[in-house]
Amino acid sequence: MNASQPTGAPQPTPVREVLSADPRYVAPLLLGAVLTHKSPAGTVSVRITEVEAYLGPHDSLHPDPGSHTFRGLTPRNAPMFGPAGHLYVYFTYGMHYCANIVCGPEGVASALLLRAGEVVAGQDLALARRPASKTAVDLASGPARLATALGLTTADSGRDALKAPFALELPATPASAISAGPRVGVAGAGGTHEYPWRFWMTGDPTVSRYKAAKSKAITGKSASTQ
DNA sequence: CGGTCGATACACT
DNA sequence: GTGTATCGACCGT
Repeated sequence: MNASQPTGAPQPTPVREVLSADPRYVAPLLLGAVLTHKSPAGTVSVRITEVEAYLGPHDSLHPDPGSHTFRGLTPRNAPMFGPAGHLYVYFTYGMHYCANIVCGPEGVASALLLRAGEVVAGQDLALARRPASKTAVDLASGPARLATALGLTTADSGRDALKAPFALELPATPASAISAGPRVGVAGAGGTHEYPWRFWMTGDPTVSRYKAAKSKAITGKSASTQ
């Protein structure tokens, strides 16, 4: 506990403490945060504009079959059971990496998938990592794009995003306009549950285009396509 | 701008 | 063996 506080002014809540809550609560606080990764190749920073919540098997009220932790602990998903603020990076579709920030107290296994962001530092290096990018906007506008732009792979899974070579800075003031909606790319109940999973900064150009999960698409139009 | 489809390797059953 | 928390190329409008 402490003693070294000068009294008076309220202290900001430490980042890890903020992240140690339910990801659906953390999500709006993480939008606008800047995640930095320093590597031998250089430094890239991304301002997060879109995230998606995944719960652990602890939440019997809100079972989450779309979560990698739905069936319990495995070697791959182990970081999600660890402390908040660590990275959970997985490999998918035979060629892509996606990165999450672990949320909740240790043992709870929830996380926020980093779905999109704006590269605010190291654009040259991000472009070198993502030569397919046509504009600055699509450097990190998608979960695999964001992970690639930051140079993240499964080698980084389990590492602490709050310590070097990483850094995570929360916005001083919460984002002014936030939208919420259904998940992207997750089939089954996990994609169609009645409460919001995906959060994004309203109108931000880097937010990934909405694409419904494969298989039984509901015909007709769903909510806001952004 | 929007829909379709192939790529590709790994975790888990 | 099966399915994947995706991307980008290609093609039609």
